[in-house]
Amino acid sequence: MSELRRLRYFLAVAEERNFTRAAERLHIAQPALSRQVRELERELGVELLSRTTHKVEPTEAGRMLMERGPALLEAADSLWRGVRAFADGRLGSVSLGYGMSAGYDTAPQLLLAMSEEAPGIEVSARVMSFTDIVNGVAAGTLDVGLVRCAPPQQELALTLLRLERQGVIVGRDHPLAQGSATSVNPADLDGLKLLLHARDHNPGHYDQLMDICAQAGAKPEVLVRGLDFDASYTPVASGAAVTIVGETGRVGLPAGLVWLPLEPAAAVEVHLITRGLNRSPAIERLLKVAVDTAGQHGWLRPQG
Amino acid sequence: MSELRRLRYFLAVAEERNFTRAAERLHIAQPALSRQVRELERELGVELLSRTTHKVEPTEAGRMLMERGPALLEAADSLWRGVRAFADGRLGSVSLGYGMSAGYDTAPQLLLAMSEEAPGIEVSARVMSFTDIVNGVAAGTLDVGLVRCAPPQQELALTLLRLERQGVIVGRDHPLAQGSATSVNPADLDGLKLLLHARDHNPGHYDQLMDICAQAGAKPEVLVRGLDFDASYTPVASGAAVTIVGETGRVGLPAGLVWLPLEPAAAVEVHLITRGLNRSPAIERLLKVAVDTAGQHGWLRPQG
DNA sequence: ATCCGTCCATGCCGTCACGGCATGACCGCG
DNA sequence: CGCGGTCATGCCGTGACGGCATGGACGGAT
Repeated sequence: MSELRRLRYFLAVAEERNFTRAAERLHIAQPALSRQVRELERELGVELLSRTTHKVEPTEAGRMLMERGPALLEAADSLWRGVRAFADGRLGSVSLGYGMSAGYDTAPQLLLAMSEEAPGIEVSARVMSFTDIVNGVAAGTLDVGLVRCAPPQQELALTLLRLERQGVIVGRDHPLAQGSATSVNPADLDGLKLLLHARDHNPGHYDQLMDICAQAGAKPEVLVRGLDFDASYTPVASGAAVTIVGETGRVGLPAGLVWLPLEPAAAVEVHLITRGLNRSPAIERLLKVAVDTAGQHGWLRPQG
Repeated sequence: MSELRRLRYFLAVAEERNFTRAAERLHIAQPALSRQVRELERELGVELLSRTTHKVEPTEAGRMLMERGPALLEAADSLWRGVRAFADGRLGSVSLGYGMSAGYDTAPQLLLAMSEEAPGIEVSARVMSFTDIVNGVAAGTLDVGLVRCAPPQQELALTLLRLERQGVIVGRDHPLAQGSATSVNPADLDGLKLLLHARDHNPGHYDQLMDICAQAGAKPEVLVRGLDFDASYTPVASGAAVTIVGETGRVGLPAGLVWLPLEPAAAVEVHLITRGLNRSPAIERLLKVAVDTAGQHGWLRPQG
């Protein structure tokens, strides 16, 4: 039954052409080896080695085994190695969902880091809505989600990935951008038209932004913007409204718009969310790479 | 250590997606199967199956094993089958040596039968001198020899293959062929010039032919002929001598020569000689095919 | 909500394959 | 002819493996 071990034993003897030396190589006693080879011969019904007391020669069948045997052992080893590669997360696949607004910087950086640190892991990344991400991770159809203001759900495990400093996007001619203004006080948002995603989309995020204003005593007039980010710049560009985004939104801003950090600083937490149990090694590996990446980029320093 | 069995077990469970059914299929109890799969997982350090009480699903590593595992099992099986093919003599190689005079009929028939009955056995046949054949078989450098009048040597095993009726080749105008003669009495050879191979070449053969003459009271004058058969016909064709050959020598006789059987009949034994021990299955197989062939052709009937 | 059936895991035990040690048998060499 | 080297065999202890009985968890039906 334990055929591969016996095959290994036989190959050792056949190569050494000597039971005693082969036994030493295999770290077993010579009688044990002698019996195992005999047993293999009995099972196969063939004489594999023609032995005289002072010479051991493979028979024809033995020579065939010598030719094809090593390939079989190698195939077996390769299979075990492959499986083990899943175990330490060198191999695998992970599905990642992230919101559009996270796609500007965090998600690409994470994917880049993964391709460098864990090239064996296939990360299938898709832009999804916040609710689909949360539900997907909870249901197990999605491995990892990248979201702002993750909901405190029991079965979800959160990995803080980034503290994203928030700022205001205004037209270059907007009063808030007048002079040499390098920041915006949330109190100054009072009474302004503020573009935000619908609260249903991500209640935590909505509430946090409103809270920032409320803490400063500001009561902006909220306008709901669509999920498509860029298209919402129009009212901002015209000066009719302002919006609050993380600093990752400042890159690639259309001409005529400026991003001014809130002062005092306010940050939004970006998390990786996973299910708490049954995480595959590949998922664990992604989390590890993500934390490393966050450290390298200073994503966790509040001033970001 | 007994990895292949465990792989088989795992594959059964993974395919059935159910331990109980897989256990039945494998003819072992469910707890044993459960533990073996767990043990496999422990050895590999990976969870292969994600089990809930009512569902069994392969993990990513498990799926890899499901894809590549069967090929490994098949490779192993194929190897065992191949080796077993040597065991029953379906596969192998045999070296065969035969004398020139046996090449006219017996050896080709045997090779033909082998190619039909045991196509997996490669028979490398060579024309060799009698002594080389006998020495080669005894020394183990040759597997099988096909010879007339095999010497009774201890370590050689003889397989009677053919009783070859002997006859006389004479020129058409020779006195022995006068009238409507259809046979030759050995007594009539008295005083004639008789072409034979040198006694050293095959003493048994020489002695037997001389014995046939002596039994009949004839004392021919022996001329030594070379090993090359055809070239020796010249003195026969000229009527200066006669020679004794088996009936296989009658086919392809040059015009002007006739073969007349000895009467009373005399036969020479043609044997396959092999070493008595350490015969490979392929050799055994050849012996079996040879005996069958002899039976089919009636080679063992004295008048044959 | 509770009960029941299904299914996987665990505990316990008997058997046998495997390996070690001591020893025997055989052969070549000096 | 004895000696050393080599493979085979006898005997025994250990551990892997399989069976049986049982526990525990989940889903479905009533």
